[in-house]
Amino acid sequence: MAEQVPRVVVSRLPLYYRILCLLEEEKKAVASSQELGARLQFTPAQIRKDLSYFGRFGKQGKGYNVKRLLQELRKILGLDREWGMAVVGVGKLGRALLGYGAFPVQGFRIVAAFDSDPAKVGRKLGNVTVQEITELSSALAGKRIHIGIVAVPPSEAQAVINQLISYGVKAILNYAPVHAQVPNGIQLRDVDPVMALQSMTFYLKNT
Amino acid sequence: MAEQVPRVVVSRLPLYYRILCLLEEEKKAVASSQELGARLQFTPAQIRKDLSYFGRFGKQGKGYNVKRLLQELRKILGLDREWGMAVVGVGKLGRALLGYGAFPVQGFRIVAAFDSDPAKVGRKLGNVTVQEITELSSALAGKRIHIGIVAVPPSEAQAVINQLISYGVKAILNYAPVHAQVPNGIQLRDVDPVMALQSMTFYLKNT
DNA sequence: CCGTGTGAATGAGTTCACAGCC
DNA sequence: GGCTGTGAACTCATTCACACGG
Repeated sequence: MAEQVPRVVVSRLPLYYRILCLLEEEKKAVASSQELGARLQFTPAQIRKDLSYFGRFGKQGKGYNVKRLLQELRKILGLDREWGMAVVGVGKLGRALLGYGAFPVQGFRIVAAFDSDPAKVGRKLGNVTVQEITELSSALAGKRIHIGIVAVPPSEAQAVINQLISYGVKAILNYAPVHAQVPNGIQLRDVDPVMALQSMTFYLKNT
Repeated sequence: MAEQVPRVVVSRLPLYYRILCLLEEEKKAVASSQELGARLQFTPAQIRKDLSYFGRFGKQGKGYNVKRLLQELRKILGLDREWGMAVVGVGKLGRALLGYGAFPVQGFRIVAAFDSDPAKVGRKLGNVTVQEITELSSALAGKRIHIGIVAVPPSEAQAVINQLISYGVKAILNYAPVHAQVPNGIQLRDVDPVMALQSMTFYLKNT
């Protein structure tokens, strides 16, 4: 990983991965940057340049071998393994996430769930039993948990994130509507449908 | 709307709106670009420039009046009114969205729900009764629905989006893991936690 | 001839730095 | 003195355009 890959490029890779999966299902063996771009509404040049950060996967005159490129992308994105996740907060949202099928299918497995509410502790949801949030430390020590999903009320989010990080979690998927601070090197992504809506109404308001 | 506002700028406005709401709750009357930037980890210059696309809201030597700026942002983002939304697909995800409290609190009201499964049609969920998806046309004609939320399986997403648009919906919040195509002028935002995870594992993979 | 990979050119977005006002 | 608003400088990202290989 000598050269620094721009963040925007990384953010597009999962998109490439997704259409390639689709193309594989369609039994397409080869795809050009042209075809990929048409599906994603990107320019072919952008796709070629993005991929060129990681190697030379194409064949001149033909395009990219779908299976090959998929495999490369899996390696690049770290999708050739399972990732253990812990959910903190098993309110309505947390429970929905525990039942969300797309996670396990893509290799993201929720292996622990926590809540501060004693009434919820001990309940079995899906494959996991809800634990008291104070057990975070011991629970994380045992299992290999790489990613924390935060589904607690806004007021608690930063504290929960701090705890997760202090126990070794390196990535946070944050559903709380809070702009959290994380130390350098820790990955953080916000999932916030309200913000998405608010950035659309800007364009809708004269309608 | 003479000058063209960059998309990135618009995407940051909801973030500004959010901390300003917080500051208002904290009874802070005035905030400088410095303070706002510190909370969001943006440079003060960026915040000033972003806001300058819309007017001159600050006072030199003091900063921005929190209440005033909030009001301006509400006007800019179109949050000074209610927005009617329709959910298509009332599986687990769709039902979670129907019960999601943050939408109504922020003025986003789900006023209709649709599904293609006859077993689900007629059920009352929250304030709305699930309708057959073929009734989309008549239902949208009656109520004022501005935004469509798509929570159907990937294979149906594009068709549903096309229908919504053909009946006058101008904005789509898409939960299906599909890169959909929409005509010019239609707003589309994807909510896809799996993609967020996949862009984090890139940075985690040597861990 | 078609399509990749890539330096060079262009375009977009961010930060600087300072004049002007409170 | 402190902080905004903003052109100018700079940095980062996208697109162009072409040499090269299949």
